[in-house]
Amino acid sequence: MASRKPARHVSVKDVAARAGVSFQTTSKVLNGGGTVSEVTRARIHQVASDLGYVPNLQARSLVMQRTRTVGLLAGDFSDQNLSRLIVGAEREARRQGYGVLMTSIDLEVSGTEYALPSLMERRVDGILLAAPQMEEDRAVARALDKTVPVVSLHHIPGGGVATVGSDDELTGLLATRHLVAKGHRVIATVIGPRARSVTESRLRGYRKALEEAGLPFDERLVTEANDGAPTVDLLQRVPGISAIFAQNDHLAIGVLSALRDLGKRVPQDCAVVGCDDIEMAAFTVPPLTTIHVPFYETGEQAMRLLVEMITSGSVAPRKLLLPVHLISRGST
Amino acid sequence: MASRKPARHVSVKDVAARAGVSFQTTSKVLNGGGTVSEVTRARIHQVASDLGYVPNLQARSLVMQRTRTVGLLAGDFSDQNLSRLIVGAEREARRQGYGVLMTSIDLEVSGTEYALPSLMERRVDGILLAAPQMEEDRAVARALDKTVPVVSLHHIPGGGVATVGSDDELTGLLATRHLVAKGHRVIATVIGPRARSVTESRLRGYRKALEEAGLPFDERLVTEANDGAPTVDLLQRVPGISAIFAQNDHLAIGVLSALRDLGKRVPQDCAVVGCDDIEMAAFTVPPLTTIHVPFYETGEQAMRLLVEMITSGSVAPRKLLLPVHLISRGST
DNA sequence: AATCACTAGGCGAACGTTCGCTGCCCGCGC
DNA sequence: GCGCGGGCAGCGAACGTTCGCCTAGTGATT
Repeated sequence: MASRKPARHVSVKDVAARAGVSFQTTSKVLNGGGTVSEVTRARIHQVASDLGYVPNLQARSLVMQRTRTVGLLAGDFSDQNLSRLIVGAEREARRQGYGVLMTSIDLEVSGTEYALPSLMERRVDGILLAAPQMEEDRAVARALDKTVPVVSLHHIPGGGVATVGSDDELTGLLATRHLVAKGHRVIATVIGPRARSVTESRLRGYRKALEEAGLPFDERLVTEANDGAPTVDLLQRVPGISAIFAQNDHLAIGVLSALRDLGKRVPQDCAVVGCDDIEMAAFTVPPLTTIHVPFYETGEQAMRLLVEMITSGSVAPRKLLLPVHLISRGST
Repeated sequence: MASRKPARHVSVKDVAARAGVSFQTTSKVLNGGGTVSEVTRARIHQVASDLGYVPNLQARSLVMQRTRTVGLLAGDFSDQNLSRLIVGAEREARRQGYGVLMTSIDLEVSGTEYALPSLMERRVDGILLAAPQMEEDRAVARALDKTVPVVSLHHIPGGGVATVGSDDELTGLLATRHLVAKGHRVIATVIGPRARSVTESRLRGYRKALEEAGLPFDERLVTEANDGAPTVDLLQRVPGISAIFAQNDHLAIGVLSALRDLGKRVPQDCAVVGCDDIEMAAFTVPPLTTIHVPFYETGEQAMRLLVEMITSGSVAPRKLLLPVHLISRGST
């Protein structure tokens, strides 16, 4: 039924006309600047609120040459870890008065070749990259022409981009040290895709912890997996394994279920530690010991850095690593 | 080190100057319209791509009076169900060439009084509301002055807003019917907050299914819960319960763990069915029978409706309900 | 009484577009 | 040889701002 064009927005000119001043004066008042008498100032404010004036940021951006808007280029928004990063980043942006334009790069509909221009067209002041799957994609690195500051939450080939993340090597180190401290001598690890830099870093931490403890590193104890399936192989291939370090909580859950299938008790027969501290980790049976990764804070820091780069005009690629810590639960 | 102001963007005027034509002609060419000779057309395109011209959508929006951008006003982006809705919506927006400006309303930093103006200032063409916690907040309904089309993914008091969702009554109906079909006669239900309309609807479906089967509705079989804790009470209070319908999968997981604590086997001693089909549902022990809710599709549909409202200029509040279906797994 | 220093507010330009008109030149038909 | 129409391109205005500069008053100082 009701089908009317929405009413046009009220502009400073409308306010000015009603208040009996020039629109430039109105602008001054509404931005707090200029020398305007108290009474006109009050009158203008009154009229503005009566008319429901909402400034047009587009027009403002045009003359100011900045939009106070950042682009968020992300992989899958529904990924648990990613979405926590994003929530943190968005919150910080909001605190700083920035808007966030979101685009995901899902290959099904459109890749970077669409996403990036769509942000540039809207003249974002900076870009936050949260696309783990793009780590190895040199095209992304190239596509980011350096017209705006960029901060990435994941490793970017070439290294010309500022990065904020958590200390993955420390993650591997803490997890493994914890198992060592519990007296385990044969500690296997289930890793994610080798190509991901997070995998390499956590693995480095794992080796370092073994070294510290004077334990030998055995390549056979390392299994790449997408789910928990290869765990069974692992346990049958190498005897004496009494603990497993899963490089993320999803893998850890797979490991737990594999162990249950094999009739092994956790932690008595085999201890398990995960990484990331996903929501569910506290609710597995037994509850999962894991390394807490500060996703919210990472997102916040990244956005803070981005805004800082924007306002300072600096494009120096900085790296920032946030610390992680262990959360001990029933699985170890 | 490197601290330089990023180079200014190239404009149609720059392209025009280089191509030796007026900027208006350039504009014509780049938008495909007008009568321009093949050779100048080609030259302009050439120059534009040489210079790396990227149109300025802000300036365009100013004259066109629409931004091709929609606002997404959401609760918690990291909520699993919500984030799936959002992914679907964003994808559809992208398909249609719309940008998405995201704001969450977390009370800690800023509520609606901030979020909404921030979208309006940026002159979004429409707003997608995905804030379940705002269901009862009449302030939201009021705040949405009808200057732009709005579609909500949740119930909005007052009913003046177009809504897209899934069929919650059907959800309750299918879940309960399934349990009835399995031969259960005493079926309890664990519900979420009474104030939420989804709760009411699913409960209505539950009652309807009981009625169909000629089973009595017993208020004692209904428990409100935030986690699984009250399940224990429930089972002890009412004897003979052989099945539990949990109104969402998180509750269902709580129920499973409560049953395990009581030493009851699922599904032999007590069957459980959930709702929503969260990712984890397939990985519980036993895997959870649940009602699959099409979150992605709902998000897509909502965005499609929103864009349609924008382009047609219509603000008629429509309601759209998407069907759900049961996924049978080990817990029943 | 003429100058001064302010204060209050106006004016023009610019930001990067789109759009509707106008004007030029050329070729064609009579 | 003249008028006319069509193809091609330019021009001015408008969108809603901000910003720097200018001007008209006012009261006080020489």
